[in-house]
Formats: sequence, structure tokens, C-alpha cells
Amino acid sequence: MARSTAAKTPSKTTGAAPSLDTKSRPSRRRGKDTFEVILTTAGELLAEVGFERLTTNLVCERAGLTPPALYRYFPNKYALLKELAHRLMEAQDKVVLDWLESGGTTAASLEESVAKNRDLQKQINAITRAFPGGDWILRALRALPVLQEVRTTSRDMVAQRLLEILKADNPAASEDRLRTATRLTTQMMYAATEMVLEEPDQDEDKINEEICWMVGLYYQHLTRQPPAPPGN
Amino acid sequence: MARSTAAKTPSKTTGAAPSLDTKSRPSRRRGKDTFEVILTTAGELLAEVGFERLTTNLVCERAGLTPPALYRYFPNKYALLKELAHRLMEAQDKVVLDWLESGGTTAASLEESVAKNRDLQKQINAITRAFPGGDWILRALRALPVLQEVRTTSRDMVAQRLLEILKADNPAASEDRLRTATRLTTQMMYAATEMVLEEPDQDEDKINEEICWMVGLYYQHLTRQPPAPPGN
DNA sequence: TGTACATCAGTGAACGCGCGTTCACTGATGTAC
DNA sequence: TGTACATCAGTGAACGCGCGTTCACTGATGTAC
Repeated sequence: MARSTAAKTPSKTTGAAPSLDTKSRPSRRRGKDTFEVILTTAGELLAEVGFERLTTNLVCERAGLTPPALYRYFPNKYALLKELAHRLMEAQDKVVLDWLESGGTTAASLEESVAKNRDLQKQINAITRAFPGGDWILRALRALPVLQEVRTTSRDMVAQRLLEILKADNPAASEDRLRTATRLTTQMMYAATEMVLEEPDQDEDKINEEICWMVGLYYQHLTRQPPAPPGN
Repeated sequence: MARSTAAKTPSKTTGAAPSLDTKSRPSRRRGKDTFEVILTTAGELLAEVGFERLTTNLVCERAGLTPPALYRYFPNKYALLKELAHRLMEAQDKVVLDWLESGGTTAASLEESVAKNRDLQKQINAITRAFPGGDWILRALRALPVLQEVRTTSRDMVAQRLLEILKADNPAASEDRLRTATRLTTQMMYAATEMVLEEPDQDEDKINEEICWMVGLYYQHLTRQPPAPPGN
């Protein structure tokens, strides 16, 4: 709309990406299979060439399809990445939510709290590593504004659930501060996963250990705040 | 080399990017000016269209140059991004190193330590925001493997300097643990900057405050470790 | 202070490639009766 | 249980665009004498 007035810009590069989501989901079995094959292939290729060199044509070639077949379901490679990213986030979220529901945050000591958190982190890392092209998906989630919503939505959902639990267990703590805290620590845990995935020569266990101490000490402090500091 | 044996792959997509660094730096004044104009323009365009839509042709057009002029200094857009990223990292590092040299880590209380750290973080964020296309450069540093070395080199240099200082001030603390800690917290501070830049509607001050508490509490714990825990 | 010359810096024009996208079409699949 | 038909799923072939890159060339700039 109003295309005639936009003369200076190169005709289509003006705004954001032309389209985003998957077009139509398949209804029959054959179509559903194709849909999955496309995504699987995209994950494979992502791991091989990275998301910059990933093209719809390349996916088609590898998947044994012609472009219009892919184009039927996905308008462009960003839709592919978005779907893959969504699935990775879902897989991660599931583990975190399960951990939360089964009392991941309750611990008798700081040491136990750190240990439980560390196990969760280890699981998250393992899931991400096992996901085809997982490292590249994490990068894409950072780099492509189209995908950022996927990550922040996932993070905020997890952070919200965590907030509810912490609020219930620590009614005296400042809710406002806890809200920032849950979002921040969730983000930091994800950032630690990225760090481990990016630099495989570093010792994952050490990093997991330390990030969990950081987070554990921080929450201990936050939930102890109200009864004013003893000495100092 | 051995190109004839690599038949299956599409002829050039085999390995990593074809080349990386800036080609030749200009020697005369005119050339130096052009070099800078190219980078400035690239930063501008980065802020406008992002790094995926950034092309050498686009930079030339905006800078009033023909492609071979740009090509004289930069083999491709990655070289542009690398140079920009390098400069941003240098600007950040300078602030951190100055802060360290002027006793940023010495504080009489945890509160003071947090406050000093918070001021540093605020500066880093301001610098990044003021840098043309700064947010996109941060994304590119994450997303493009070619650039990762730039970030890790910067981070490890800063972490190393911090480690030396902490070691000197806390000879009893575990050096191994401190080494992981300095790298981790440096990375986390950068991640917090990214978080703030990505989501401008969030309150920067709150996030800075909390990340600094996290880091401050953590270091307090680390440097108090040796004299075994009192109770528990 | 002036001139000659080597080198630096940038131009103009063109190229091949491959990416995203579309068109009219054929074949497969489920469903109604 | 069989057939007709609407719709879904995928093909084959082609297109325009613009990106990265190169070539032979002209003009600018510093330096040696």
C-alpha cells in the first residue's frame, strides 16, 4: 500500500522481512511427512553450512523436492528457522518446567540448590547439542530479529513460572525485584549454554558449576533480604 | 587446490568463508579517508538494514564509490563487520581496563562494589548504544563464526587482566576457579548488555543493578572461600 | 622551485551465478454416494 | 465394495534481480633529483 509514494527506497527493502510464519500446515499424511522431512533436512544443513548459506533451494535439493513443494508450506528460510527454533525452545522449556514442577527450587542448603540447578543446566545443554543444528539455531535466535520474539517468549514464560514459585515460597521478598531477577537469571543460564556450545574446548562442568553458584548465591541473597542485614 | 576431486559439493561452498581480514590498508591520506568513509557508511547502513541485507554494493552506493574502490580494501562484507566489531570491542575494552587500573575492584563493602560495577556497566551500554550499528554488531559477533574470535579474544583479554588483579588481592583463592569465574562473569556482563540493547522497553537500571549484585555476591563468595565456612 | 615518474586510488562497464519466486500443469488421496 | 470427484500435494521449467567480482583503464599524489 502507498507504494507509489515510497520512491527513494529500493522498492522492497524498506521494512522488515516480507513474511514470517509457516503458510499452511499439511492436512494429509503425505504432506505431513514432507513437512517434517523439510525441517529435518533444514536442521541437517544448518549444522553443515550455517544459516547464512542455508537456502530454500539447498533444502529442496537435499530433501529430494522441488522448490514449489517447500514453498507450499514455508514462505522462506526464516519460516524454517522459526519453526526449528520454536521446537528447540519447546524442548528446553519442557525440561525446565518439569524441573520446576517437581520441586527443582526447593533445597535444604545452598549446596543442594546449586547441585540441582547444575543438573538442570546439564540437561539443557545436552538437549541443545542433540538437536540438529542446535548451535546454529541459538545463533539465529540472537541474530535475526524475526526470531527474537521466539526466544523472549520462551524465556519470559519460564521466568514467569519461576517467579510464581518463588513468590509463593518467599512472600516477603520484593516482587518487583524478583521479576527482574527471574528474567535475568533465566537469560544468564541460556547465555551459559551458548557459551558452552560455542567453545567446546572449555570445560562444560566447570562453567555449569560456577554459573549455578552465581545464581544460587544471588537468590539466597534476594530471599533473605527482608529481615534487615545483621551487622555491617 | 585439489578442486577436481571435490565433485559433489557445489564447487565453492565446501569450507569456511573464502577470506577474512582487510586486504591492504591505505597509505595516503585520500585512501585513509575513503577507508574511514566506507566503515562509517557500513555502520550507518547496519543500523538501517541489519547485517543480512548489508552488501558491499549497498555500501558503495551510499558512500559514493564504485565497487572496486571498496574491494581494494575489503574483500567482502565480513571484513567490514570484522573491522567494525574490532573497533567496538576496543572501545569497550578500553573503558573496562581503565576501570580496572583505577581500582574498580577495590571496595570497602559489597554495596560499594556493586555500585562501582554498576557504573561501569552503564558506561559500556552507553558506548555500545552510541556506536553506529552497535546492536547489530553485537548480533553479528554472536552469529558469524568469523567474528567469534574477535569477541572471545576481547573477553579473554579483559578476563585475564581481571584475574591478575583478583589473584594479587586474594592469594588464597583457587586460581583455577578464579580463571573460570573471570571469564564467566565477563561474558555475563556482556550478555546483560545485549539483553538491555535488545529489549529497550525494559528498565536498564534495574537489570544493571541486579546483574551487578549477582556478580558481586559471587566474587564475595569466591574470595571468602578459603577460610572454611563458619556454620552449616 | 620545478619537473618527471612511480605508485596509489578510484572509475566504468560488464559478467556469471544462484537465490527467491511463479506459472500452468499432473498425479495422489480421501470422501460421498 | 466400487466409482466419481473435489481437493491436496508435488512437478518441470523458467524468470528477473542483484550480489560478488573482475578487467583494462584514467586520474591523483607524493617523491627524487
